[in-house]
Amino acid sequence: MVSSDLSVLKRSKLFSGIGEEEIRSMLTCLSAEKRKYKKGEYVLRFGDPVSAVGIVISGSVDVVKEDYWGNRNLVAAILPGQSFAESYACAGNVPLGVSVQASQASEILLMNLQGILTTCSSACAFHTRLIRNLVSLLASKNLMMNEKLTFLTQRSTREKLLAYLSAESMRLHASDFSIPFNRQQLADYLSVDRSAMSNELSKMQKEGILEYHKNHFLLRQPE
Amino acid sequence: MVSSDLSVLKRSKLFSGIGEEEIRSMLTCLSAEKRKYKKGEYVLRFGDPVSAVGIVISGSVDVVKEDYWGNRNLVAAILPGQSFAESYACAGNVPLGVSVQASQASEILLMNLQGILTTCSSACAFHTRLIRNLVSLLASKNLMMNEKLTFLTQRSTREKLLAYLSAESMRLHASDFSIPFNRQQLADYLSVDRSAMSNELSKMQKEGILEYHKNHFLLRQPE
DNA sequence: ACAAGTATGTTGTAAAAACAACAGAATAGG
DNA sequence: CCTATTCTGTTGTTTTTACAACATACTTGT
Repeated sequence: MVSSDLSVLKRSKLFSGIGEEEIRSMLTCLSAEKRKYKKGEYVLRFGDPVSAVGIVISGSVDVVKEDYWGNRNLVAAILPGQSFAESYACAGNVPLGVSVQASQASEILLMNLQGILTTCSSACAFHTRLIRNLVSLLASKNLMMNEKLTFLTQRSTREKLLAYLSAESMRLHASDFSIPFNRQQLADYLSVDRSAMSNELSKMQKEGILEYHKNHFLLRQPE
Repeated sequence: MVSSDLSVLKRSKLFSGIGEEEIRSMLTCLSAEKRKYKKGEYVLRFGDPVSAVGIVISGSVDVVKEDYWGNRNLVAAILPGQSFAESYACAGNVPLGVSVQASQASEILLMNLQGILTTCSSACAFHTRLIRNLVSLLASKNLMMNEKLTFLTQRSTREKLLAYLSAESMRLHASDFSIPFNRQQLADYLSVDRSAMSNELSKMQKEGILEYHKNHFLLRQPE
């Protein structure tokens, strides 16, 4: 484990707030193993029992979902410092529902979380910090997905848009606000067609429900 | 804290595998507080900073989402032994995006998780079990939501159905399998119209993509 | 300032979904 | 066994969306 590897880990969410020396000593408790993968090689395969979380040290991996008929679908691209399979590693005994494949030559650190979750070893003072980071990571993902679900369960494009804009407005405590998406990104996020969405935005503006200019929006109060 | 309260806790996911006596002693570390709420009373309000997780001891509470225009939407109904606001409590410093309201006279146990996440106190040998339960709970929710998202991001009813059925088939390692939903429940889960969904199922059966009888399905291999 | 590229809005058409209404099948309760 | 109720499938109509194609506005690099 070279020093540049540690600096990648230090910047990851999982090891956030932990010094390089502490990380180095914790890697033993985590049974950390660094492995190299060639482009296209599988890091984890669908159906595998997963007990380890992975962190990309260099290169990148794709999380891929394959359906019954063999159609492949890219779920996520994981870059250096980011982790994958945490939910499976933490849920315990849930076979992997996706595959993880190196999209280029990559170095991956696989770490066994059971070690830190099952023993309360005081050998590593930073165990608790790692646990907090892990819990925080899982909880944040949870909240993000939960929010997205509330948008996607809306039936129409209009309802999806209003649910999203309403949530942003309330989160920012303002009736006018900017969003971090352009039209195509917003359409992708809400899983609707871009032009249909643009069209719906126009209609709502004409109806006086909202106003917008580029990525700045204003929600109007009903009379 | 009476004995029947402890038996509710013992059956909860959070305290699973922990004996009543241990739970009793852990409640102190968790700064647990039992509170009573009348029907309609708020347990937590939108925007509150949340540091405690709640468990329903008796009665029930509704998790409610209110939008910019004041439309109320029931997100979940929480029954005795079930917890709420875990994700907010664990994510740290994320203001509550929902409100929690007693749907009848209820007793709620509010517990501060920071106590067990920040200190590695060996005073309670079952701390680690509680942490594992918490992590497992968050991770499982994560996987469930993630799966649901993969269905809901499909554009058409047909694609949603196929994504769902394909996932069930692969999970069960079988091309024919039963699903735990009736038609209305499946439609609700996939967020589509029931009759349109029934119609789509008929069409796919006619096209030879699949066969079904009640809640038993068979996915056909392409030639 | 210009050109090339990108982003956004608009329109018409075809496809799909929602909705409503109903018929037949399955189920539960007496 | 019969009846009431729920569940499922079917059909026609209306509304909404996806899609394609294009016009306009905005960005970016030179």
